[in-house]
Amino acid sequence: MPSARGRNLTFTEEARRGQLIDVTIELVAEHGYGATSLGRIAESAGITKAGVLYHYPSKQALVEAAHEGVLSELVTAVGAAVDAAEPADGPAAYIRSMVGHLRERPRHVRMLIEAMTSVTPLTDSKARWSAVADLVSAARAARGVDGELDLRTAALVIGGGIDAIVAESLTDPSYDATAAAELLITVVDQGLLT
Amino acid sequence: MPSARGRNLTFTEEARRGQLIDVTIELVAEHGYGATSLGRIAESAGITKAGVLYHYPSKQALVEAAHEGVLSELVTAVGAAVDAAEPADGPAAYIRSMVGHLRERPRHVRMLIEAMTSVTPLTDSKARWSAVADLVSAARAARGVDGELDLRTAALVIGGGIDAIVAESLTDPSYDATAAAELLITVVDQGLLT
DNA sequence: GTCTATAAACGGATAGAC
DNA sequence: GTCTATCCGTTTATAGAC
Repeated sequence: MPSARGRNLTFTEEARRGQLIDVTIELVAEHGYGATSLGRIAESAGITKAGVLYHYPSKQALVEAAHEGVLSELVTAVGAAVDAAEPADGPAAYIRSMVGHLRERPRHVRMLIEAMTSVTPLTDSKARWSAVADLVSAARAARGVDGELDLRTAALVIGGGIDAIVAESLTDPSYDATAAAELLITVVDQGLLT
Repeated sequence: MPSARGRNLTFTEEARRGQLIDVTIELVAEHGYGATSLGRIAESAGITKAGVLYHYPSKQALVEAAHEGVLSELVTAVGAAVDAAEPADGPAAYIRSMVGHLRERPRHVRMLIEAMTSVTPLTDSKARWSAVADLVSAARAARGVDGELDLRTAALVIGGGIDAIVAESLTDPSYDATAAAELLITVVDQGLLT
C-alpha cells in the first residue's frame, strides 16, 4: 500500500511523523492540550519548533493526527473482538475488549479524554453510543428478550461504566479493572438483557 | 454569620467577587480552563486584569474558588435529597437528585469536568465513589440482600452512568435525562440491589 | 530536511498613580 | 478600590539561510 501522492514519503520522514505523534500523545496525556506547546513537542523529539511545523502545518493538525491514530487503533481492536463473538455476547465482548485495551494504554486514555472534553469535540457522541445500542439490540434479539428498552440510554450507561472503570484504574493501578469489567457485564446482563 | 476577619467585606466587594466567580464559571464552561485568560475574565466582568487580581491573588485562585462554589452547591443539594430518603432508596435518590441538579446547570457540569480532567485533579476520585459505595451498602442491608459485591466498582458504575446521561443531555437538550435516570435506577436495582 | 532568526501576539503578574 | 502602564516570559508561525 504505497503512498498515493505524487511523491512518496521517505523512510526518515515517515519515521519522524511517527515519532512526533508518539511524543505528542505522551505530552498531551501528561500535561493536557493547553499546556502542550510546540516548543515542548520539538524539544522531546530532539528537533526545533520549525522542524515540527515542517512535517505538520500547525499544532492543531499534529494533535488531530495523534488523536486519529489512537482512536483508530481502539476501534480496530474492539471491532475485531466484537465481530469474533456471538451476537448474544456482543455487549460482553465490547466491555471486555474496551477495558482490556485501554487499561494497557493509559496515555491513550488521557488523549481520548482531552479530545472528548475539548471545546471543539473531535469525537462524536452519537457515533459511540449508537454502535453499542446496536450490540444491545442484537443481543436481546439473539436471546429472545422482548419488552421496551431505551437503547440509547442503555448504551450510554454501558459506556459510562466502562469510562469510570478505566479512569479509576488510571488513578489507582492496583485497582482490578478486569474483575470490574466482569461485574459490569453481570449488571448489564441482569439489568438490560433480561 | 458575619465575616470572621478583622475587616468585613464591603457589599460591593462581595458583589464583585460573586460576579467574577459567575463569569469565570461561564468562560471556563465555554472555552475550557486553558483558553480562559485573565484578560477575558476581566473583559466579561467589565474591569481590567489588574482589577481581577486585586480580588483574587491569581487566576488559579479564582478558578478554584469558582469550582468550590459549584461543588459545594451540588453536594448540598444531593446530600439533602439522600438524607430525606429511606436507606433502601438511597441510590435511587442519589441518581435522581444528581441528574436533576446537573441537568439544569450545564455550565456547572462543564466546570466540574474541567476540574476532574485537569492535570492537578481538584476533585478526589475516592471522595466520590466511597460515598456512593456506602449508599449501596446501606440499601442492600435495608433490603436484606446478601452475597459478595465489589462496592467500589458498583459505585463507579453508578457514577459513570450518571455522568454519561448528564453529558448526553448536555450535547442534546432534547434527550430526556429524567427518564434515563429512571432506567439507570432500574438497572441498579436489578443488577446491584438483588 | 532541518536550522537560525524573528515577527507579532498573548500569557500572568506587578508597581504605582489616582 | 480600581485603573494605567509596563514587565517579562511564552506562544504559534513565518522567512530565509545552510
